[in-house]
Amino acid sequence: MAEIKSGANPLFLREEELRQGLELLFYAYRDFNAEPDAILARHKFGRAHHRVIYFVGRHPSITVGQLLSILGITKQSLSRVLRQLINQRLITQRPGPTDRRQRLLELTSKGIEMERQLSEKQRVRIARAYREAGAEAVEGFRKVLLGLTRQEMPSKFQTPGRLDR
Amino acid sequence: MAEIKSGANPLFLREEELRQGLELLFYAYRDFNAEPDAILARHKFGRAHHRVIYFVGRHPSITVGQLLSILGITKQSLSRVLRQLINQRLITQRPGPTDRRQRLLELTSKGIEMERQLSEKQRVRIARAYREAGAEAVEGFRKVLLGLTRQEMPSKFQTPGRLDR
DNA sequence: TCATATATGTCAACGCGGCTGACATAGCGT
DNA sequence: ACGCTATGTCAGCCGCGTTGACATATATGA
Repeated sequence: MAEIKSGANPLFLREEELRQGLELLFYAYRDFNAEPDAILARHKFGRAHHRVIYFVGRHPSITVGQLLSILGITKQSLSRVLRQLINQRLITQRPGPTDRRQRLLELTSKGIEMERQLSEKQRVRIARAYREAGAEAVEGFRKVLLGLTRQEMPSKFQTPGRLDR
Repeated sequence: MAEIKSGANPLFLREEELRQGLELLFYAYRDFNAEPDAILARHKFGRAHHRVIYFVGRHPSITVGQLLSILGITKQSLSRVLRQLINQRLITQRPGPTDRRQRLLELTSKGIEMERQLSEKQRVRIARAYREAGAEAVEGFRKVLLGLTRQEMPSKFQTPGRLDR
């Protein structure tokens, strides 16, 4: 019982340190999405729309299948939001040039504008955090996040599930 | 158009760098919750239960009101999962000693066991990422995440919304 | 060429976990 | 005694995941 207080117990410190990381991630993720959510709500959209807009903007001419595997959701879930985005003229489809079964997705100019609005909030936020933390911290941030991400289960058995919240 | 390729355009680099951070956060958060989700599913629970278990474990004798403000959801949403957790004997309530309107929440031993199972996966994951990245990187990770989190809107106007996904 | 496999879409039903609004009860504090 | 606060509960809505079944167009290999 001598090691209960003070920094004398490395195991305790470690545990505490890890929990802190856990929570930091939780809060950061939460706060990080608050601003876009407000914009989306005005357009009657949700985070699912945001993600689709984001990744189509990021990977123009992406196919539906590729988008599905990035998002890790079912085609039924995707098609619901995709249909809305297409109806609202934020995204267009065209058949793939070599494989005409594919639907290549693009943002329209309206879609690009929306993408910009949405991610601007987040980019500003990240930019500020980066600036304040310094280049070295940014490198560490990336390293750790990468370590959290990589080396998944055999990808056949991925747990998709809700991405927001 | 001379600056399209190469690292010659600092604005372009910056933009790219920021988007990378965005995505890293997205993927890390997603992967980070995959393992607990599987355990939760076996008990017919979801991420909402996980969060409640986590924070009650983290702050024993927390009141319902405090828990609500940490989670940033409505009492109706909380009560749904809280009731289940109490019925399943993972959490107990007792009246506050000074203010008997309060319900102080505690994990039962069964709840503690569940908490351990759930967060162990995540702690192992973080621990690995920390170890591989090194102490300095960890410091940077924390700094940046903190910067992402802090300095919110006047907290009266917080946007809660789904915390999972 | 014909059969099968792939890319995509759609219908239906279900579940989780947010939300709002309304109302109830117990206990605190003036 | 009164009003405010902490908590609970009922009812209904919505976003966005899920599974399962089935349809269509196109690609591809035997």
